[in-house]
Amino acid sequence: MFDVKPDPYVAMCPSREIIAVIGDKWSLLVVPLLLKGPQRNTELMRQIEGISQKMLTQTLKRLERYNLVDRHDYGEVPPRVDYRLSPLGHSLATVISTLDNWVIDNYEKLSVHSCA
Amino acid sequence: MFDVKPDPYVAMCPSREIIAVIGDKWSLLVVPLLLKGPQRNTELMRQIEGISQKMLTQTLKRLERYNLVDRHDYGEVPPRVDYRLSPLGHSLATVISTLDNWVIDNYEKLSVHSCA
DNA sequence: CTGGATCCTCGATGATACTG
DNA sequence: CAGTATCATCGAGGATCCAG
Repeated sequence: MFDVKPDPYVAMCPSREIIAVIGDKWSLLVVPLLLKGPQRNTELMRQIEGISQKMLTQTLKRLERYNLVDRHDYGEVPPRVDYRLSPLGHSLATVISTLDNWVIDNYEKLSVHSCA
Repeated sequence: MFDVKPDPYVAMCPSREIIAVIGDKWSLLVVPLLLKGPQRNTELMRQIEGISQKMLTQTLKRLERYNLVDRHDYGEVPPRVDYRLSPLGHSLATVISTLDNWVIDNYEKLSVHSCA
């Protein structure tokens, strides 16, 4: 009824943790990828150069825990699982994409080094 | 002339580091605060509950290195220094605020715990 | 293929003390 | 007040091996 807005500037407020989860290095890369549609473990690994299996799994689990990603298990053998954005996650993905694109678009002004 | 877009999905691309810097837990809190105008060290410390002097300085320095924040030293004694967003930083701050606000607005859907 | 369980290390972060 | 330097720790994250 009377919503009290969370305040990440307060140390113990859980919203701070959520911001950390979303701002996470890997989350920032995984989430936008899922905008392309459901992706499998291997597909994600291949696209995100340098991520370890462990971190990918951990990131996906965390996102799932916050209702941002849905894990879909086909129950087949060999195992077939894919991950897709929840409606909430989709909403977030657009915001994150904006952030990622901001970096890409302003890259020149941010750094002098060029990128191959 | 012929800009080559950086790609954070490539491990060694510097844009990935930049995304990490921006997505950093503390950066995500510091940057939006500066939208209110120039802020001094102590003011920031007071507003961001739980941040240490060390991390605040480190965060500000990093942001400065990427041309997102300008450090203004009045050269007085006792020391008087404030930090303000560069034009580039201001542009980024709006994006980050969108992200922060997204979390605040969707908090209920993200977690069941309430925040005081 | 998915991803759980371990081991291990290295760096990030906090606390503290000190300086101009 | 602003900020550096030092020290100690603790956990994030990578590598590896194993299992369904």
